[in-house]
Amino acid sequence: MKNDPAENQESIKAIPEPTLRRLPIYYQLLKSRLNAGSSEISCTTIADALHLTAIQVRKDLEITEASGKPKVGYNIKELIAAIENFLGWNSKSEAFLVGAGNLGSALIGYQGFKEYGLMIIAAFDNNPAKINTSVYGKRIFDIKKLSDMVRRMKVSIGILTVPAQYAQESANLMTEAGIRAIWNFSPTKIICRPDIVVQHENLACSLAVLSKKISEVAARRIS
Amino acid sequence: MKNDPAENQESIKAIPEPTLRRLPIYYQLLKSRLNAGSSEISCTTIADALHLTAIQVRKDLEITEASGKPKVGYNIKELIAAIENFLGWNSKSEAFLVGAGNLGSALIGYQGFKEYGLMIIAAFDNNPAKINTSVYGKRIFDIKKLSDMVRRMKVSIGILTVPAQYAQESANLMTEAGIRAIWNFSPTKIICRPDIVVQHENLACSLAVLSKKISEVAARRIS
DNA sequence: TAGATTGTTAATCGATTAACAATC
DNA sequence: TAGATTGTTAATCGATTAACAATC
Repeated sequence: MKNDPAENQESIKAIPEPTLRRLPIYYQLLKSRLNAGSSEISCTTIADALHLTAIQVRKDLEITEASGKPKVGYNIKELIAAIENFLGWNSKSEAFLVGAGNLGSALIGYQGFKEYGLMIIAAFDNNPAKINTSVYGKRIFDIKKLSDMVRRMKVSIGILTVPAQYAQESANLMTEAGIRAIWNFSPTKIICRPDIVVQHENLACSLAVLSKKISEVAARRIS
Repeated sequence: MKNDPAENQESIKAIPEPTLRRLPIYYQLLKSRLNAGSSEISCTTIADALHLTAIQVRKDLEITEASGKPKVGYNIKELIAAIENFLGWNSKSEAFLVGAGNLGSALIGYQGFKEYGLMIIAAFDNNPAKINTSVYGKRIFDIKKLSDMVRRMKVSIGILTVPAQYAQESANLMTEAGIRAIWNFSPTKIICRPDIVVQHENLACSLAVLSKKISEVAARRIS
Protein backbone atom coordinates (compact mmCIF):
# COMPACT_ATOMS: atom_id res chain seq x y z
CA MET A 1 0.00 0.00 0.00
CA LYS A 2 1.96 3.00 1.25
CA ASN A 3 5.33 1.30 1.14
CA ASP A 4 7.12 2.93 -1.74
CA PRO A 5 6.42 6.56 -0.85
CA ALA A 6 8.24 6.57 2.48
CA GLU A 7 10.88 3.94 1.62
CA ASN A 8 13.80 5.68 3.31
CA GLN A 9 12.09 7.58 6.05
CA GLU A 10 9.58 5.90 8.26
CA SER A 11 9.37 2.62 6.42
CA ILE A 12 11.51 0.74 8.96
CA LYS A 13 8.15 -0.81 9.97
CA ALA A 14 9.24 -2.59 13.15
CA ILE A 15 10.17 -6.23 12.68
CA PRO A 16 8.52 -8.42 15.35
CA GLU A 17 11.12 -9.74 17.76
CA PRO A 18 9.54 -13.21 17.87
CA THR A 19 10.04 -13.40 14.12
CA LEU A 20 13.69 -12.37 14.45
CA ARG A 21 14.24 -15.06 17.05
CA ARG A 22 12.79 -17.73 14.78
CA LEU A 23 14.88 -16.83 11.73
CA PRO A 24 18.06 -18.49 13.06
CA ILE A 25 16.08 -21.64 13.72
CA TYR A 26 14.95 -21.74 10.10
CA TYR A 27 18.50 -20.88 9.07
CA GLN A 28 19.94 -23.85 10.88
CA LEU A 29 17.32 -26.23 9.53
CA LEU A 30 17.87 -24.95 5.99
CA LYS A 31 21.61 -25.48 6.24
CA SER A 32 21.16 -29.02 7.43
CA ARG A 33 18.62 -29.78 4.68
CA LEU A 34 21.00 -28.31 2.13
CA ASN A 35 23.80 -30.52 3.42
CA ALA A 36 21.44 -33.47 3.22
CA GLY A 37 21.04 -32.80 -0.48
CA SER A 38 17.69 -31.00 -0.70
CA SER A 39 17.34 -27.96 -2.90
CA GLU A 40 13.74 -26.84 -2.30
CA ILE A 41 11.61 -26.75 0.83
CA SER A 42 8.00 -25.79 1.58
CA CYS A 43 6.60 -23.93 4.57
CA THR A 44 4.74 -27.06 5.59
CA THR A 45 7.95 -29.08 5.73
CA ILE A 46 9.68 -26.40 7.77
CA ALA A 47 6.70 -26.09 10.09
CA ASP A 48 6.45 -29.83 10.67
CA ALA A 49 10.13 -30.14 11.45
CA LEU A 50 10.06 -27.31 13.96
CA HIS A 51 6.59 -27.79 15.45
CA LEU A 52 5.32 -24.49 14.14
CA THR A 53 2.46 -23.66 11.78
CA ALA A 54 2.98 -23.21 8.05
CA ILE A 55 1.26 -19.82 8.14
CA GLN A 56 3.66 -18.55 10.75
CA VAL A 57 6.67 -19.76 8.80
CA ARG A 58 5.37 -18.07 5.65
CA LYS A 59 4.76 -14.82 7.51
CA ASP A 60 8.23 -14.93 9.03
CA LEU A 61 9.98 -15.63 5.75
CA GLU A 62 8.01 -12.86 4.07
CA ILE A 63 9.97 -10.21 5.95
CA THR A 64 13.28 -11.45 4.56
CA GLU A 65 11.81 -10.74 1.10
CA ALA A 66 12.59 -14.26 -0.01
CA SER A 67 10.06 -15.62 -2.44
CA GLY A 68 8.93 -19.12 -3.19
CA LYS A 69 7.12 -20.87 -5.98
CA PRO A 70 3.61 -22.24 -5.53
CA LYS A 71 3.58 -26.03 -5.47
CA VAL A 72 7.38 -26.17 -5.10
CA GLY A 73 8.34 -24.06 -2.10
CA TYR A 74 11.46 -22.03 -1.51
CA ASN A 75 14.88 -22.56 -2.98
CA ILE A 76 16.98 -23.42 0.04
CA LYS A 77 20.13 -21.64 -1.07
CA GLU A 78 18.21 -18.48 -1.88
CA LEU A 79 16.40 -18.63 1.42
CA ILE A 80 19.63 -19.05 3.36
CA ALA A 81 21.09 -16.09 1.51
CA ALA A 82 17.96 -14.02 2.16
CA ILE A 83 18.12 -14.68 5.91
CA GLU A 84 21.86 -13.99 6.05
CA ASN A 85 21.36 -10.79 4.16
CA PHE A 86 18.39 -9.72 6.25
CA LEU A 87 20.23 -10.28 9.55
CA GLY A 88 23.50 -8.83 8.29
CA TRP A 89 25.26 -12.13 8.88
CA ASN A 90 27.00 -12.01 5.53
CA SER A 91 29.32 -9.24 6.70
CA LYS A 92 31.90 -9.70 9.43
CA SER A 93 31.68 -7.86 12.75
CA GLU A 94 34.37 -7.67 15.36
CA ALA A 95 33.70 -7.71 19.07
CA PHE A 96 35.60 -7.20 22.30
CA LEU A 97 34.70 -9.23 25.35
CA VAL A 98 34.91 -7.75 28.83
CA GLY A 99 35.23 -10.14 31.76
CA ALA A 100 37.24 -13.27 31.09
CA GLY A 101 35.67 -15.45 33.77
CA ASN A 102 33.99 -18.82 33.32
CA LEU A 103 31.25 -17.63 31.04
CA GLY A 104 33.46 -15.16 29.20
CA SER A 105 35.99 -17.88 28.46
CA ALA A 106 33.26 -20.20 27.26
CA LEU A 107 32.04 -17.56 24.84
CA ILE A 108 35.58 -16.88 23.61
CA GLY A 109 35.95 -20.60 22.94
CA TYR A 110 32.59 -20.98 21.24
CA GLN A 111 33.15 -21.73 17.58
CA GLY A 112 29.59 -21.05 16.52
CA PHE A 113 29.71 -17.25 16.34
CA LYS A 114 31.80 -17.12 13.22
CA GLU A 115 28.99 -18.78 11.32
CA TYR A 116 27.04 -15.59 11.98
CA GLY A 117 29.89 -13.26 11.10
CA LEU A 118 30.76 -12.42 14.69
CA MET A 119 34.44 -12.52 15.69
CA ILE A 120 35.61 -12.00 19.26
CA ILE A 121 39.03 -10.52 18.61
CA ALA A 122 40.22 -9.86 22.15
CA ALA A 123 39.16 -9.92 25.78
CA PHE A 124 39.67 -7.60 28.73
CA ASP A 125 39.83 -8.16 32.47
CA ASN A 126 40.99 -6.41 35.62
CA ASN A 127 42.51 -9.50 37.20
CA PRO A 128 46.35 -9.27 37.05
CA ALA A 129 46.56 -13.05 36.97
CA LYS A 130 44.63 -13.11 33.71
CA ILE A 131 46.05 -10.04 31.97
CA ASN A 132 48.42 -10.88 29.13
CA THR A 133 47.46 -14.53 29.10
CA SER A 134 45.44 -16.12 26.30
CA VAL A 135 42.20 -18.07 26.25
CA TYR A 136 41.51 -20.22 23.23
CA GLY A 137 44.04 -18.17 21.32
CA LYS A 138 42.51 -14.79 22.22
CA ARG A 139 44.65 -12.35 24.19
CA ILE A 140 43.34 -10.96 27.47
CA PHE A 141 44.26 -7.32 27.93
CA ASP A 142 44.18 -5.01 30.91
CA ILE A 143 40.76 -3.36 31.10
CA LYS A 144 42.62 -0.04 31.20
CA LYS A 145 43.56 -0.57 27.58
CA LEU A 146 39.96 -1.02 26.46
CA SER A 147 39.25 2.60 25.68
CA ASP A 148 42.35 3.08 23.59
CA MET A 149 41.91 -0.18 21.69
CA VAL A 150 38.23 0.43 20.93
CA ARG A 151 39.17 3.75 19.38
CA ARG A 152 42.17 2.44 17.46
CA MET A 153 40.53 -0.70 16.15
CA LYS A 154 37.07 0.81 15.69
CA VAL A 155 35.34 -2.12 17.34
CA SER A 156 31.66 -1.40 17.81
CA ILE A 157 30.36 -4.50 19.61
CA GLY A 158 31.08 -5.35 23.22
CA ILE A 159 30.24 -8.59 24.99
CA LEU A 160 29.81 -8.09 28.70
CA THR A 161 30.49 -11.06 30.99
CA VAL A 162 31.45 -9.46 34.28
CA PRO A 163 29.86 -10.01 37.71
CA ALA A 164 26.73 -7.93 38.43
CA GLN A 165 28.50 -5.33 40.55
CA TYR A 166 30.85 -4.34 37.73
CA ALA A 167 28.31 -4.45 34.95
CA GLN A 168 27.18 -0.82 34.86
CA GLU A 169 30.65 0.67 35.20
CA SER A 170 32.02 -1.68 32.54
CA ALA A 171 29.17 -0.73 30.24
CA ASN A 172 29.95 2.94 30.82
CA LEU A 173 33.61 2.33 29.98
CA MET A 174 32.61 0.59 26.80
CA THR A 175 30.18 3.20 25.57
CA GLU A 176 32.47 6.11 26.45
CA ALA A 177 35.17 4.45 24.39
CA GLY A 178 32.86 4.21 21.39
CA ILE A 179 31.23 0.79 21.64
CA ARG A 180 27.78 1.09 20.05
CA ALA A 181 26.21 -2.26 20.92
CA ILE A 182 26.48 -4.31 24.10
CA TRP A 183 25.56 -7.97 24.42
CA ASN A 184 25.06 -8.18 28.15
CA PHE A 185 25.47 -11.57 29.82
CA SER A 186 25.92 -10.17 33.31
CA PRO A 187 23.07 -10.97 35.69
CA THR A 188 21.85 -7.41 35.95
CA LYS A 189 20.16 -4.85 33.76
CA ILE A 190 22.40 -2.07 32.49
CA ILE A 191 21.16 1.37 31.48
CA CYS A 192 22.82 3.04 28.49
CA ARG A 193 22.30 6.08 26.31
CA PRO A 194 19.39 5.69 23.88
CA ASP A 195 21.69 5.45 20.86
CA ILE A 196 23.41 2.37 22.30
CA VAL A 197 21.99 -1.02 21.37
CA VAL A 198 21.75 -3.30 24.39
CA GLN A 199 20.79 -6.94 24.24
CA HIS A 200 20.22 -8.57 27.62
CA GLU A 201 20.97 -12.24 28.15
CA ASN A 202 19.92 -12.73 31.72
CA LEU A 203 19.77 -16.35 32.81
CA ALA A 204 17.59 -15.49 35.78
CA CYS A 205 14.90 -14.23 33.39
CA SER A 206 14.92 -17.47 31.46
CA LEU A 207 14.97 -19.47 34.65
CA ALA A 208 11.84 -17.63 35.77
CA VAL A 209 10.03 -18.81 32.66
CA LEU A 210 11.31 -22.36 33.11
CA SER A 211 10.41 -22.42 36.81
CA LYS A 212 6.88 -21.25 36.15
CA LYS A 213 6.35 -23.72 33.31
CA ILE A 214 7.50 -26.50 35.63
CA SER A 215 5.17 -25.50 38.42
CA GLU A 216 2.27 -25.18 35.96
CA VAL A 217 2.86 -28.65 34.61
CA ALA A 218 3.13 -30.00 38.13
CA ALA A 219 -0.17 -28.31 39.06
CA ARG A 220 -1.87 -29.75 35.98
CA ARG A 221 -0.63 -33.23 36.86
CA ILE A 222 -2.22 -33.07 40.30
CA SER A 223 -5.62 -31.77 39.21
CA MET B 1 -15.22 -11.16 38.50
CA LYS B 2 -15.38 -14.85 37.73
CA ASN B 3 -12.25 -15.79 39.63
CA ASP B 4 -13.49 -17.70 42.60
CA PRO B 5 -15.87 -20.08 40.80
CA ALA B 6 -13.26 -21.83 38.67
CA GLU B 7 -10.32 -21.44 41.08
CA ASN B 8 -8.91 -24.94 40.65
CA GLN B 9 -9.96 -25.82 37.16
CA GLU B 10 -9.35 -23.44 34.29
CA SER B 11 -8.15 -20.49 36.35
CA ILE B 12 -4.48 -20.98 35.41
CA LYS B 13 -5.10 -17.92 33.19
CA ALA B 14 -1.83 -17.88 31.23
CA ILE B 15 0.86 -15.65 32.68
CA PRO B 16 2.42 -13.44 29.99
CA GLU B 17 6.00 -14.51 29.32
CA PRO B 18 7.24 -10.92 29.10
CA THR B 19 5.97 -10.41 32.65
CA LEU B 20 7.73 -13.55 33.83
CA ARG B 21 10.97 -12.34 32.31
CA ARG B 22 10.71 -9.00 34.10
CA LEU B 23 10.05 -10.44 37.55
CA PRO B 24 13.69 -11.46 38.14
CA ILE B 25 14.75 -7.93 37.22
CA TYR B 26 12.46 -6.50 39.87
CA TYR B 27 13.64 -9.20 42.26
CA GLN B 28 17.26 -8.19 41.85
CA LEU B 29 16.50 -4.50 42.25
CA LEU B 30 14.42 -5.18 45.36
CA LYS B 31 17.19 -7.19 46.95
CA SER B 32 19.70 -4.45 46.34
CA ARG B 33 17.34 -1.78 47.72
CA LEU B 34 16.72 -3.93 50.77
CA ASN B 35 20.46 -4.27 51.33
CA ALA B 36 20.77 -0.51 50.93
CA GLY B 37 18.40 -0.11 53.87
CA SER B 38 15.06 0.70 52.18
CA SER B 39 11.91 -1.00 53.39
CA GLU B 40 9.23 0.33 51.02
CA ILE B 41 9.27 1.06 47.30
CA SER B 42 6.75 2.47 44.83
CA CYS B 43 6.08 1.41 41.25
CA THR B 44 7.35 4.76 40.05
CA THR B 45 10.70 4.24 41.76
CA ILE B 46 11.03 0.76 40.31
CA ALA B 47 10.02 1.99 36.86
CA ASP B 48 12.49 4.87 36.90
CA ALA B 49 15.37 2.66 37.98
CA LEU B 50 14.67 0.12 35.24
CA HIS B 51 13.49 2.40 32.46
CA LEU B 52 10.01 0.94 32.42
CA THR B 53 6.61 2.53 33.04
CA ALA B 54 4.94 2.54 36.42
CA ILE B 55 1.77 1.05 34.97
CA GLN B 56 3.66 -1.89 33.56
CA VAL B 57 5.42 -2.54 36.85
CA ARG B 58 2.10 -2.43 38.70
CA LYS B 59 0.51 -4.83 36.23
CA ASP B 60 3.44 -7.21 36.51
CA LEU B 61 3.49 -7.20 40.29
CA GLU B 62 -0.27 -7.74 40.36
CA ILE B 63 0.14 -11.32 39.15
CA THR B 64 2.36 -12.22 42.12
CA GLU B 65 -0.60 -11.20 44.32
CA ALA B 66 1.61 -8.85 46.25
CA SER B 67 -0.22 -5.78 47.46
CA GLY B 68 0.94 -2.29 48.23
CA LYS B 69 -0.36 0.67 50.14
CA PRO B 70 -1.48 3.85 48.36
CA LYS B 71 0.90 6.72 48.96
CA VAL B 72 3.54 4.35 50.42
CA GLY B 73 4.18 1.62 47.88
CA TYR B 74 5.12 -1.99 48.44
CA ASN B 75 6.93 -3.51 51.39
CA ILE B 76 10.18 -4.70 49.87
CA LYS B 77 10.51 -7.84 51.96
CA GLU B 78 6.95 -8.86 51.23
CA LEU B 79 7.41 -8.19 47.54
CA ILE B 80 10.59 -10.28 47.39
CA ALA B 81 8.79 -13.11 49.17
CA ALA B 82 5.82 -12.80 46.78
CA ILE B 83 8.05 -13.08 43.72
CA GLU B 84 10.01 -15.98 45.19
CA ASN B 85 6.82 -17.74 46.03
CA PHE B 86 5.25 -17.06 42.65
CA LEU B 87 8.27 -18.38 40.75
CA GLY B 88 8.82 -21.29 43.08
CA TRP B 89 12.27 -20.03 43.97
CA ASN B 90 11.75 -20.63 47.66
CA SER B 91 12.00 -24.38 47.21
CA LYS B 92 15.16 -26.15 46.10
CA SER B 93 15.37 -27.98 42.77
CA GLU B 94 18.14 -30.30 41.73
CA ALA B 95 19.44 -30.51 38.19
CA PHE B 96 21.78 -32.68 36.16
CA LEU B 97 23.92 -31.11 33.47
CA VAL B 98 24.70 -32.99 30.26
CA GLY B 99 27.75 -31.91 28.29
CA ALA B 100 30.68 -30.68 30.36
CA GLY B 101 32.30 -28.54 27.68
CA ASN B 102 33.17 -24.84 27.92
CA LEU B 103 29.66 -23.61 28.44
CA GLY B 104 28.64 -26.55 30.60
CA SER B 105 31.59 -25.96 32.89
CA ALA B 106 30.80 -22.26 33.09
CA LEU B 107 27.26 -23.06 34.17
CA ILE B 108 28.48 -25.58 36.73
CA GLY B 109 30.73 -22.89 38.16
CA TYR B 110 28.10 -20.18 38.16
CA GLN B 111 27.26 -19.30 41.75
CA GLY B 112 24.11 -17.38 40.90
CA PHE B 113 21.70 -20.29 40.44
CA LYS B 114 21.49 -21.16 44.09
CA GLU B 115 19.91 -17.78 44.74
CA TYR B 116 16.97 -19.08 42.70
CA GLY B 117 16.90 -22.47 44.35
CA LEU B 118 18.56 -24.32 41.49
CA MET B 119 21.38 -26.74 42.31
CA ILE B 120 23.43 -28.52 39.67
CA ILE B 121 24.33 -31.67 41.54
CA ALA B 122 26.30 -33.56 38.91
CA ALA B 123 27.33 -33.49 35.27
CA PHE B 124 27.54 -36.09 32.52
CA ASP B 125 29.72 -36.42 29.44
CA ASN B 126 30.77 -39.05 26.92
CA ASN B 127 34.40 -37.95 26.80
CA PRO B 128 36.58 -40.50 28.67
CA ALA B 129 39.06 -37.77 29.49
CA LYS B 130 36.39 -35.93 31.46
CA ILE B 131 34.56 -38.84 33.07
CA ASN B 132 35.26 -39.19 36.78
CA THR B 133 36.96 -35.83 37.01
CA SER B 134 35.40 -32.86 38.81
CA VAL B 135 34.57 -29.34 37.71
CA TYR B 136 34.11 -26.72 40.42
CA GLY B 137 33.53 -29.53 42.86
CA LYS B 138 30.88 -31.30 40.79
CA ARG B 139 31.57 -34.84 39.62
CA ILE B 140 31.38 -35.64 35.91
CA PHE B 141 29.87 -39.06 35.27
CA ASP B 142 29.73 -41.28 32.23
CA ILE B 143 26.64 -40.40 30.21
CA LYS B 144 25.76 -44.09 30.36
CA LYS B 145 25.01 -43.64 34.04
CA LEU B 146 22.52 -40.83 33.44
CA SER B 147 19.46 -42.99 33.14
CA ASP B 148 20.13 -44.92 36.32
CA MET B 149 21.02 -41.85 38.34
CA VAL B 150 17.99 -39.85 37.21
CA ARG B 151 15.78 -42.69 38.39
CA ARG B 152 17.59 -43.24 41.66
CA MET B 153 17.95 -39.60 42.62
CA LYS B 154 14.62 -38.48 41.16
CA VAL B 155 16.14 -35.47 39.45
CA SER B 156 13.62 -33.78 37.22
CA ILE B 157 15.57 -30.92 35.62
CA GLY B 158 18.23 -31.39 32.95
CA ILE B 159 20.56 -28.73 31.61
CA LEU B 160 21.67 -29.50 28.08
CA THR B 161 25.02 -28.09 26.94
CA VAL B 162 26.12 -30.50 24.23
CA PRO B 163 27.05 -29.67 20.61
CA ALA B 164 24.12 -29.40 18.18
CA GLN B 165 24.55 -32.85 16.67
CA TYR B 166 24.12 -34.60 20.04
CA ALA B 167 21.31 -32.41 21.30
CA GLN B 168 18.28 -34.42 20.23
CA GLU B 169 19.66 -37.80 21.25
CA SER B 170 20.78 -36.42 24.61
CA ALA B 171 17.33 -34.93 25.14
CA ASN B 172 15.77 -38.30 24.34
CA LEU B 173 18.06 -39.99 26.85
CA MET B 174 17.08 -37.48 29.49
CA THR B 175 13.34 -37.70 28.96
CA GLU B 176 13.34 -41.49 28.74
CA ALA B 177 15.13 -41.57 32.06
CA GLY B 178 12.45 -39.40 33.66
CA ILE B 179 13.71 -35.84 33.31
CA ARG B 180 10.64 -33.59 33.04
CA ALA B 181 12.18 -30.25 32.16
CA ILE B 182 15.11 -29.43 29.89
CA TRP B 183 16.97 -26.16 29.84
CA ASN B 184 18.52 -26.35 26.39
CA PHE B 185 21.68 -24.34 25.73
CA SER B 186 22.66 -26.29 22.65
CA PRO B 187 22.49 -24.31 19.42
CA THR B 188 19.60 -26.28 17.99
CA LYS B 189 15.93 -26.77 18.67
CA ILE B 190 14.98 -30.04 20.30
CA ILE B 191 11.58 -31.69 20.00
CA CYS B 192 10.19 -33.45 23.06
CA ARG B 193 6.95 -35.01 24.19
CA PRO B 194 4.25 -32.46 25.02
CA ASP B 195 4.47 -33.19 28.74
CA ILE B 196 8.13 -32.21 28.85
CA VAL B 197 8.95 -28.59 29.61
CA VAL B 198 11.64 -27.26 27.29
CA GLN B 199 13.26 -23.88 27.61
CA HIS B 200 15.49 -22.90 24.70
CA GLU B 201 18.51 -20.69 25.24
CA ASN B 202 19.81 -20.30 21.73
CA LEU B 203 22.49 -17.65 21.37
CA ALA B 204 21.95 -17.45 17.62
CA CYS B 205 18.38 -16.28 18.25
CA SER B 206 19.56 -13.50 20.52
CA LEU B 207 22.31 -12.60 18.13
CA ALA B 208 19.71 -12.21 15.38
CA VAL B 209 17.89 -9.63 17.47
CA LEU B 210 21.14 -7.84 18.28
CA SER B 211 22.32 -7.89 14.66
CA LYS B 212 19.07 -6.42 13.41
CA LYS B 213 18.99 -3.71 16.07
CA ILE B 214 22.53 -2.76 15.08
CA SER B 215 21.72 -2.54 11.40
CA GLU B 216 18.56 -0.51 12.15
CA VAL B 217 20.51 1.98 14.23
CA ALA B 218 23.16 2.18 11.52
CA ALA B 219 20.46 2.83 8.90
CA ARG B 220 18.91 5.53 11.05
CA ARG B 221 22.28 7.24 11.48
CA ILE B 222 22.78 7.50 7.74
CA SER B 223 19.35 8.87 6.88
C1' DT C 1 -6.56 -28.87 -15.98
C1' DA C 2 -6.25 -29.91 -10.99
C1' DG C 3 -4.05 -29.32 -6.87
C1' DA C 4 -0.64 -27.77 -3.85
C1' DT C 5 1.57 -23.98 -2.20
C1' DT C 6 2.66 -19.08 -2.00
C1' DG C 7 1.31 -14.26 -0.97
C1' DT C 8 -1.77 -11.04 1.16
C1' DT C 9 -5.64 -9.16 3.42
C1' DA C 10 -8.87 -9.65 7.39
C1' DA C 11 -10.06 -11.49 12.07
C1' DT C 12 -8.60 -12.89 16.43
C1' DC C 13 -6.04 -12.99 20.35
C1' DG C 14 -2.99 -11.27 23.85
C1' DA C 15 0.05 -7.68 25.94
C1' DT C 16 0.69 -2.95 26.78
C1' DT C 17 -0.94 1.45 27.77
C1' DA C 18 -4.38 4.67 29.31
C1' DA C 19 -8.00 6.17 32.36
C1' DC C 20 -9.90 6.53 36.59
C1' DA C 21 -11.85 5.10 40.92
C1' DA C 22 -10.42 3.52 45.59
C1' DT C 23 -7.62 4.35 49.56
C1' DC C 24 -4.05 5.32 52.77
C1' DT D 1 -8.28 17.15 53.99
C1' DA D 2 -5.22 16.83 49.95
C1' DG D 3 -2.35 14.26 47.26
C1' DA D 4 0.16 10.39 45.94
C1' DT D 5 -0.11 5.83 44.84
C1' DT D 6 -2.45 1.45 44.30
C1' DG D 7 -5.84 -1.54 41.96
C1' DT D 8 -8.85 -2.41 38.10
C1' DT D 9 -11.41 -1.78 34.02
C1' DA D 10 -11.28 -0.08 29.19
C1' DA D 11 -8.73 1.23 24.90
C1' DT D 12 -4.95 0.58 22.01
C1' DC D 13 -1.48 -1.66 19.81
C1' DG D 14 0.96 -5.52 17.87
C1' DA D 15 1.53 -10.52 16.80
C1' DT D 16 -0.67 -14.65 15.48
C1' DT D 17 -4.00 -17.11 13.10
C1' DA D 18 -7.50 -17.64 9.61
C1' DA D 19 -9.29 -17.03 5.03
C1' DC D 20 -8.78 -16.84 0.39
C1' DA D 21 -7.11 -15.28 -3.97
C1' DA D 22 -3.06 -15.81 -7.11
C1' DT D 23 -0.02 -18.90 -9.47
C1' DC D 24 3.06 -22.46 -10.79
